[in-house]
Amino acid sequence: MARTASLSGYLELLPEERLVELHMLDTLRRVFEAHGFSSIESRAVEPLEVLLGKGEIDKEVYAVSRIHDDDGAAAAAKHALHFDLTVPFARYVVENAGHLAFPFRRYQIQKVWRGERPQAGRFREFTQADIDIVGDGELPFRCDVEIALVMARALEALRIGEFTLRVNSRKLSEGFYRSIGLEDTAAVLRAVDKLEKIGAERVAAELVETAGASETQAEQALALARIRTSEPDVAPRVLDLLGDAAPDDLLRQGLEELTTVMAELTSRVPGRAEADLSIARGLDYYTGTVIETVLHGHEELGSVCSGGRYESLATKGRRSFPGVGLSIGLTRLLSALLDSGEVSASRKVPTAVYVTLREDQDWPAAQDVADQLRERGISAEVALSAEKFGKQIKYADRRGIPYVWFTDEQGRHEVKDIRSGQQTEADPASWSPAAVDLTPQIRFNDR
RNA sequence: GUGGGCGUAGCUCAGCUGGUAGAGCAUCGCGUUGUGGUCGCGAGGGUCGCGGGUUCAAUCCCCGUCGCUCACCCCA
Repeated sequence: MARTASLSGYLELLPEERLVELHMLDTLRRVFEAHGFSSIESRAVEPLEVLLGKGEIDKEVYAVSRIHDDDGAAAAAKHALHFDLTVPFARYVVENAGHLAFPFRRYQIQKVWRGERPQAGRFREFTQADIDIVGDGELPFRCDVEIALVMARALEALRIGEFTLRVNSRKLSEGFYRSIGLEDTAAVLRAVDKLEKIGAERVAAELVETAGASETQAEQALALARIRTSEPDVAPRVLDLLGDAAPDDLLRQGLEELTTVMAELTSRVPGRAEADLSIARGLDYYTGTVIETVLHGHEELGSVCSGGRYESLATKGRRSFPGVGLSIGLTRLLSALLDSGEVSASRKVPTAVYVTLREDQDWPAAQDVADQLRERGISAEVALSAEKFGKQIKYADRRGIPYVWFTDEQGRHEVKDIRSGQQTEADPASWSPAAVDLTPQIRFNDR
């Protein structure tokens, strides 16, 4: 069970839960680096104006200040904890542009903070795992494809169960709305974004009221949002909805891009992606591909991995840095998987061998045995006092330590497999545990 | 920020119309006196979230407050 500590929204894990998290972090690192992404870490704190510049999340930002400034008065906050990794990354790129080679691909796995009301799957402090590719001036569309592909691979490697990348293109949606004569595309997107939550009728009403749509236009916009298919070529279905209207350039480009992304994903990670033309994304800096990810059986979580293309991640003078990226909500994922029991660790401690003590004075000799094991990569722990063997075995058993080591008066060694009870002679210089017992294993269980 | 629900042992919870607390699990001990798990017996552990009010008497009723939780909002 993932437990909520005394402070709501700040998840703290037990050792056996942390092992699962570490395994996920290791897995992500391996996959990201296999695809050529470099790791960076940015400071936890940004100037307030850097964070508030992006609007949107203003009230969720935690400000940081000393309790008193030098005059002893309460200090006004100039800094704040970052609420995502994209904004700090943009600042980092601008600041270090001279040292980076573009296109720059980086991954970044860090805690972020948001001051919202916590709920199941929503935290005030949580870990995000981001990958982005950022270009100097321009960035090939091909990067959109690659980012989606790497994340699909990463999610597969995490073995979290079935998931679907829901892919759309802002260009497609906006181009479509314009083609049918709806100019306030932002208002349309906001309304359509609520489709799953409030239903078609109320979205249609909102389109008419706030986006200036006629009933026909509202119907067309809704029909577009209802397109959801694993068939890569969505163009015929979209164009069919236009009626007499002609597709504008933006729509044509969006169709081509979405089709390309879908075709590549379908061939390289079959069954992991579908085109979902209702995906809009709340943040307004997305300009092309947008992606959300639903974890099957955990639909209540919402998206566990989201992001997309933004044509202007950052600017420096006349230079602009377009980017494309995706972000995994690692804490959200982890907490759901731990709660459901789908993932667990085979033991609470790294220790593979517990070296018992027959007499208290045997402690140095026991450490020698442990060191011989450790030198060969076997985690070993020595008893702290020569309690009854029953107690020492029990200690190991409670922690899930698979082997217990005994040395008798003559210096003969035996090792006991605590699960079978089998005890055999062993040499500390050469004995090894079964491979699965060497380190805690991560278990993937049925729900 | 707005609204609902809930705060009793380490955990999960019971405690009737008010009479100052109990169970299961966990922990520890003993049986089994230096080779665990089962079983049996026993023990420890509580400001009943906090403050105030009503009452002879409050875990229980009332008010406030803090915390947790769910929903809205927003998002990973």
